[in-house]
Formats: sequence, structure tokens, C-alpha cells
Amino acid sequence: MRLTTKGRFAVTAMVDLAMRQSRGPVTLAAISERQRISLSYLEQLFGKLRRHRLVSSVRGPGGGYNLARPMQGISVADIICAVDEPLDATQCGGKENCLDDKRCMTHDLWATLNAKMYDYLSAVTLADLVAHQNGKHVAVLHDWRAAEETKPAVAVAA
Amino acid sequence: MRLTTKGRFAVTAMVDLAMRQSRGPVTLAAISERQRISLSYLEQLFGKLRRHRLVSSVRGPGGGYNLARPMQGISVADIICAVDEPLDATQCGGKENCLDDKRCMTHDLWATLNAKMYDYLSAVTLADLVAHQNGKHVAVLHDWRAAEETKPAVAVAA
DNA sequence: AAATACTTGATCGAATTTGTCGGGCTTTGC
DNA sequence: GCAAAGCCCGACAAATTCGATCAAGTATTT
Repeated sequence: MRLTTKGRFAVTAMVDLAMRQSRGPVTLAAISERQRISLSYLEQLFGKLRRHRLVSSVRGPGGGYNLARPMQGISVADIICAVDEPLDATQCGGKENCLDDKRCMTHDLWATLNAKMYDYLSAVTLADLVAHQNGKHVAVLHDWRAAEETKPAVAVAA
Repeated sequence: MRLTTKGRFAVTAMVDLAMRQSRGPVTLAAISERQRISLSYLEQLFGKLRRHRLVSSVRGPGGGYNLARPMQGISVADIICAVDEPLDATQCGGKENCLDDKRCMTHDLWATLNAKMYDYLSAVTLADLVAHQNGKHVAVLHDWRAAEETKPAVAVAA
């Protein structure tokens, strides 16, 4: 799972959409203005989001986009995967013949790390982000890590 | 914090280095061959890693690179930050005047999410990855999330 | 029913980033 | 001095990012 500005834009736009869709379809032009994202870019992003069934569109005046599911059912990981499609490319191509002998170090390494990132981002839903945005306390966004007893060798100062 | 293939390459190379540096300096040519990363690219990467004091170099025959600190003190986040320098660019430029009224949604949103990713990747050290590579069980790479009682609203099926 | 405004949908293009190749230079052990 | 290595640079293709323009669909108005 890659984590780029593209995914950020998509998540930002989706949060904006989630916060307003109670008042009917939301236009990309409005999101573009509020979030300062180029309209053209949003169009591409929402094209992918629509093809991945995360949003549905209503054309014509008064139209715009709606969430395809309740926002409790849409995770950050869903959004990022939708816009960042080519999610694999572990450089070995997913096969195991990546290196001479056994499967390359990279493969297992990143598979593990990727799974962790994915786990976390799957646990954060649009509803969580909207609640956080409204000043509420959201568990996933604060005490996600285990208590002290499972904390590993702590990282060095950044 | 961005998460791109560049960072992956750097981490892979650093794990390779960590696994062999007990036998003295490791040459980029050797890493290049083992990990199938272009030598020139490795040079660029290690240039940054050296400038960020994560590795030190020894010139001349028999030379190569060493870790600048023990591998327990080098986190994945350190490596990624070193090679991905322009880490900010939250599109609002770090200021708070990014949107009309209050600081833009994006800012706070990604600051939070970023901090989580960073926290996690800071907790994983080169030593952890090497141990995992050697088939040992490493806590951070498995049960990182809190026990059931703190688990938040669970994510939807992917 | 036709015109029109609004909004999605698709295609193209420039700018940036990735990753590779090649060369030349410097340091240093032999 | 020679060869092994780091170091630095510029050129390059490929992929990604970001933006602009045009085409198509639909509700409202006339």
C-alpha cells in the first residue's frame, strides 16, 4: 500500500463529502473550492471512487456525488486502495522467484509491514474522521497502540 | 510521511547492510547484486542516508558502508524520512491560514493520521526486521494492536 | 419540445518524480 | 602505481502527478 498525496486528496475529499451529504448530492466544484483541490483532479479521483463503488453519482443540475454506503462502512484503506490501484508491485511481481534462492527478503518484509499499515487504516472509517473533525474524541485516532507492556524497544529520537 | 517505493528500496538495502556488517564494511555493489537494485540508485540513496547520519562510509579498497549506530537505534521511520526529504507539503504549507476560516481540515486530519503511521514505523527498528528475517518472532511485527478492550469500531470487509 | 445551464465523464498534455546508465574524479589498501 | 571502492554529475526513459479542455448526460426553464 502506497501512501501518497493522491490518497490524501481522495480521503480529504471523501471526508468533505461525508460531512455534507446529509443535504443531498455534493458537487465536485464545491469540494474543489472548499478543499482547494483542482476540479479536474477531483474528477479523476471520483471516477475511480465511483468505479470502486465507494460513491455514486447523480448527473444534471442538482446532481453531484453521494456516498455509496454509510460512512461507518468506508475505511481510509478502502479509499486509498481505490485511487492507488496498482497496489502490489513488490518489485518481485508477487511471485516467489524474485531472487536466486528463496523468496526475496523484500517480499516478506513488505508484506508484513504493509499488512500492518493496512490493518490500521482499515480500522479508521470516514465516520471516525468526521467525528474527529467535529471535535469529538475518537478511540482509533488516539490510543491505538497497546498498553506499555507490549511496547517494543522504543525508537530513537527523530 | 509518504510511503513510496523509494523508501522501500532504502529499507531493504539497510536490512541487507545490517545483516552483514558484522563482517566489516559492505559495498554497494554487493547490495546491488543481492537485492537487485541499480548501483546508481543505491548511491543516491546512500548519499542521503550518509548525510542523515544513518550510515558511515569507508573509502578505498575493502571499504563500503557501516551503520552509524547500532541497529536497535535505527527505525524504519528514520530511513524513510532520510530518503524522502520533503516530508511536509500538507498543501497548506504548514501555516494555518490554508482555508478561509479555521485551519484546513486536511491539516489536522493528516497530522493525526501521519502521527500514527510515524509512531508505528518508529517503533520498528532494523534489529526487529533482521530478527524477523532470521525467523524469530518479533512483537512489533505481529501483535501491535491493543487487546480487544481498546479495539475500536471494526473496519468493513475489504 | 427545444434551449440552456449544470454536472459528470473522458481524453490529452505538461511538470514532477523514479529509476537507470554512463562517465569521471577522489580516496586508500596493496 | 594499480585497482577497489566511494562520490558526484548529467542525461535519459518511464511512471506518476496534477491540471485543462472538450464531450455527454440530465433537470429545469421557456
